[in-house]
Amino acid sequence: MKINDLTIEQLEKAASMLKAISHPVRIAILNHLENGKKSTVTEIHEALGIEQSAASHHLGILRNNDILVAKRDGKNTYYFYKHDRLNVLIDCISKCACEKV
Amino acid sequence: MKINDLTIEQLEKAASMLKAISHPVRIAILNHLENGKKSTVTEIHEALGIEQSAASHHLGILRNNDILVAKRDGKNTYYFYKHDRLNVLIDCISKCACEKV
DNA sequence: CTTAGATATTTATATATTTGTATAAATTGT
DNA sequence: ACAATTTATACAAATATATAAATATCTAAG
Repeated sequence: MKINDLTIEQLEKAASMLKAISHPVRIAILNHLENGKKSTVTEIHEALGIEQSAASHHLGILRNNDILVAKRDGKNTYYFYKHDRLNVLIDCISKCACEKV
Repeated sequence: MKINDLTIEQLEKAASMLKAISHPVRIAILNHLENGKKSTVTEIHEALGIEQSAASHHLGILRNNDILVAKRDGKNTYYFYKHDRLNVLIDCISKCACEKV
């Protein structure tokens, strides 16, 4: 597979996935979920100290853009990474940010 | 270094860097510049078929967010990656996008 | 100093995102 | 069926972003 010559659709898909990630709260969520960890909306809302509706909203954005998957289990909905590859991306941007702040 | 527990400043830095990348044109620019390649504004404007002012504008966003470096050489200004690590990120999101389109 | 090529900035309009509050929907246990 | 818990959605105000066109700045050469 050639990765250097993307179609317009692929560029737009890449951009929308990245844009979904490009928010401090959502990066914090993704760090929280690294290495296959699964968490509920409430756990994230409490762990990050954000409103419940905000947690749900941000998780919805990540789910709608193929970053996370939601799986219902009784009253709870567990969210987790859709693809392991994204761990690399989150590690990468986290390291970049740590270098530069 | 711990990468899993970022400060708010680091989260915001990571988000602003990612947001800078999160645009189809800018991902195309970054793909064009992969592996240490250097290009001028005009080269990018012609290679991508976008307006000169748009090329300059997008390159400015990438430069202001520590993704690219600009180095003037006579009349030309060469742009290139600030950090090799970003190659990994661009490869990663490109592969993700190719998988899913 | 003037010109031409290369790059950057400004401006305005349209569109999108974020945030909090309130409320609705789904599920379990009584 | 009802109450309690969990999750999702709707709304509105503030803020941010995208886009294109026009213009300005910078640099080398003459």
